[in-house]
Amino acid sequence: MESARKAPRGTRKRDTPLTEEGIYAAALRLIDADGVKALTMRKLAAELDANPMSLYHHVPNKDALLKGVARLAGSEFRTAERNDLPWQENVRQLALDFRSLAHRHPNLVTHVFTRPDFIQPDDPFWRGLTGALGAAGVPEREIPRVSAVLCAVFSGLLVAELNGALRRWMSLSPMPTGPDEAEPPAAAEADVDAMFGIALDATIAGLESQLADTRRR
Amino acid sequence: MESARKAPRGTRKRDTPLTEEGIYAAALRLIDADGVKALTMRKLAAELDANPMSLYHHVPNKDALLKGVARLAGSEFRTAERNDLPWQENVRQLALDFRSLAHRHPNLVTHVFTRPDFIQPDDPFWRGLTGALGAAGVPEREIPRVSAVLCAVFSGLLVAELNGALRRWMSLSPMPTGPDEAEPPAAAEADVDAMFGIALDATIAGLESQLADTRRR
DNA sequence: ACCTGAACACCGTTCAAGT
DNA sequence: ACCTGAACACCGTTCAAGT
Repeated sequence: MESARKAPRGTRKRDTPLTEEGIYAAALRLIDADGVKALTMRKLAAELDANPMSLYHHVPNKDALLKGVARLAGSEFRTAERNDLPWQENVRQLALDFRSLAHRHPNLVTHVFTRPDFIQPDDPFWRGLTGALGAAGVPEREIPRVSAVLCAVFSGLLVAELNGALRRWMSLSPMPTGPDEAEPPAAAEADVDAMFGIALDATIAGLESQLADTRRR
Repeated sequence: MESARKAPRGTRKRDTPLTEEGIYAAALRLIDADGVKALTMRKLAAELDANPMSLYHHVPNKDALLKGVARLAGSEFRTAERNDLPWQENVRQLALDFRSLAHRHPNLVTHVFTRPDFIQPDDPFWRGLTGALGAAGVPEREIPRVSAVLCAVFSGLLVAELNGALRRWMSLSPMPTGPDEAEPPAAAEADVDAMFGIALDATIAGLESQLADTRRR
């Protein structure tokens, strides 16, 4: 009854020295598997065949550990800016690339979104977004504001998708149902994909209309 | 160096019996003051002049406690649906009323947004939102989808505001700055208010344009 | 029915001691 | 420089015992 879980390596000691990056990578694996709440310094050390206290020679504390893991996962973000496409396509592609990263690390991303420092000015996502808005003709001094709102909107959509709220809300009845009405069908994955696409379209449309208003004035 | 904090009542015992609602209310006070992470069963018991174990006779565990606190705070939500106003005004007012609740309990709301169950079908917010969309002419079967997207968008904006990300992003330079450029000024509270309003306008505008598209087809 | 003390199985982190 | 064992000050929760 008490074996077989991550058993293959038994209790041997490490043969390679601990490194900061190796610690972050192992922590990311554990978070992907079991969530941020289940990550403890002690379990992480066990995953690395190390003494729990050894970690503190490479990482000052657990909060810094989580920050490092977030940076590591963030470095996976890849996107291709294409000058031959309209800015709308570039914004759309950024959001979709962000979403695919979020799908690879849902537990981490949900946690990271609640932290104030999860997007940095040198992130490719931020650079891509501000670049696309510049191409769209948003006045230079308005770009940070508009980018900020878009970041907030995308992250809200992603969090709601990742934690299942979006799926649940989709399945709610429009009005409080009497007991005799049929349950609405549960939303399928394809529905969530479609809804994300629709929300993205609407966001870009809203942006276009704001832009048109500004130009007209 | 170690006194005076919540000292007035000393270590006397309770004179009124513990109740589930009283426990939630005390937990909400502690969360408002110090955040969700700092709330422990033991500190909560101390706040109530009770033995830590007594709490378990009214609340099954800490997760249920947080759920109860979320329900209590949610019950503070108030809004006035007005049939004499256009649906856009009703949606705007719902979002602003939601925001004012979030401002009263920022620590709790930030935490609750990451949970999948934070909006229930009988919440006045959900009923108001679906009602307004019905008045807007959104087809009955599309209402849950559209409401879900709006919930996700509003919550994203609120989380980004509450944890300070919105303010930070606003202050970022549009392009990576050289070392000689001046720091952009930090965003003030009025800026955040204004940006929330703009984002809300843009969201409603996006909704209107989606609606117009649907009608035209 | 409601409360309580002791205890269990955990946490993050400090620190002195080892190599 | 890097690692380690023991220890400290906490956690959430169980359980048997009290009233």
